[in-house]
Amino acid sequence: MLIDSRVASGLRDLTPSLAKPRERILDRFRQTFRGFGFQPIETPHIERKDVLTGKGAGSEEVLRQIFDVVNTGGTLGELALRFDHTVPLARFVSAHVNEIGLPFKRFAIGSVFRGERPAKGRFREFTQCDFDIVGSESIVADAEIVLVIHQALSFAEVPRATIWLNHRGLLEALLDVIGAADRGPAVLRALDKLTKAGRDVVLSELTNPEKGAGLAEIQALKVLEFVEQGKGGLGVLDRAEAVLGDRESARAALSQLRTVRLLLDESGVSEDAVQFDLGLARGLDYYTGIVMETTVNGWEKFGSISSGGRYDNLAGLFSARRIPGVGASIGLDRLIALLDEMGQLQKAAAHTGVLVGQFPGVPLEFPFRIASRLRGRGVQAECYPDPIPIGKQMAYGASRGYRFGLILGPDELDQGVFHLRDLTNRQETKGLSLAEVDEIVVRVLSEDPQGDAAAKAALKSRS
RNA sequence: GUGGGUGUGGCCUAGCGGUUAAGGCACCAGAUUGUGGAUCUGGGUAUCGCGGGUUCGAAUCCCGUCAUCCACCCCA
Repeated sequence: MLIDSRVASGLRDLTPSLAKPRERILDRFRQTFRGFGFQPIETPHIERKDVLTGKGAGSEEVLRQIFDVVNTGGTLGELALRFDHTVPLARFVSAHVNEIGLPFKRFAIGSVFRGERPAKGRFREFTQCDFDIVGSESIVADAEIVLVIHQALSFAEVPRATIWLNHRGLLEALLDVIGAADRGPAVLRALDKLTKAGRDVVLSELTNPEKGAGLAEIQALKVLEFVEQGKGGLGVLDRAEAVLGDRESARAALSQLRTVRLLLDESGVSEDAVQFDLGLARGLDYYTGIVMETTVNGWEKFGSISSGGRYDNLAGLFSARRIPGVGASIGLDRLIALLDEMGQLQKAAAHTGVLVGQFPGVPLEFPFRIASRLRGRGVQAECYPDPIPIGKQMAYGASRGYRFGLILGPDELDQGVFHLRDLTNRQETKGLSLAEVDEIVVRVLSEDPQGDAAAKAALKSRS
């Protein structure tokens, strides 16, 4: 009986068509993080379960979705797969404050695991790219986190994303104004549906006393009115101020949001790339200041590809010392799924390197040596392993994204004269010495590292 | 975790109770041991998701299960 080769629900294999662009995006994220002075850290994929589910860290939802890890003979409930990077960060900071020093900026990229029902862009194992600034309460840190999201996505060529900002202080003040301070979570949950479900659903949920927030209709309408006019640029903050201006928490929140906008202006971030959304509710359970979420314009239904915010007391579970922080996470797999859906993933196809083909009868060390020589000059090079018909070897090279084909046969071996074929346009330069091959390959690949120009030209000449 | 839809080769689909499961794309081989995406020729690569049941007979009907999609829940 053969064993089923499929992976379990919500997990997947990535073939090169997804894994290659994924690597490329990941490289660009890393470069961005390093450019802002974030340092890499690693924590285990498996943590003690009490670390992950301790009070505060472990909402009901976390408990429902967490994966237990049990080795044979081990104790059930002792270990679990990490659910996000934030709780491990809290533990990490508590354990190592004295060696890392504060403020501490770190990034962490890796799989997290959630026992959710999978859907489009939702998996049970997925990669989160987290970056956090720990140990600073400065608004500069908040602004920098927003800027990093923006820069990382731009650098990775994600089209037309909008980062939405809100502040916990504003919603607190609003609830206070309408006299429903204790209904916070239910109100937030209802508001969150505004984009998806529409006004009527939200209104009924706000007023429903059993399943919803149980507000009076007049309260509910006020909440709706506040949120509905609250999406856009700085004008949103002015309108919020008119309603909530006399509350201290609102004043502080508005001032912080305005400062963030100012700092982003200084960094050349356009007005529409970062906007305010007074209805942004997600994550408010554990965030204490600014909160943020990112969607790609026109693909809002796909969900957020990045979210984050400020938390006052990150390490509170593990240490008496109060350590504030602000950070965000980019959901790499959802981003890839979204780009794939948008048809934006093909761009990543690179034409680089040399495929070394061989004829039967040449000693096997000949192509092996030539490929090594090219690699020694920093060029990706691969020998085709078998002396099959040379056309097949060239087809292999072309379909694998090689820029050049170099054929090694008896003539080359005897006379030291080579033909270099450009696989993107089928042009062949004949009669080259080995030194000339090196020179051309290195020059062309450095002039056009992704092979975009060559590939485009090849496409044009064919059509 | 709740409700519903769908599972046929690598991908998309036809077949919807009756001989050896059909087609397109892709793939492989040959025409073509010195040159690839074109052309021609040949090839089916399938436990019809899996298990059980009904039936003389099941890809087709029923049940279970797994996977997947949609809505809810929640989130990246």
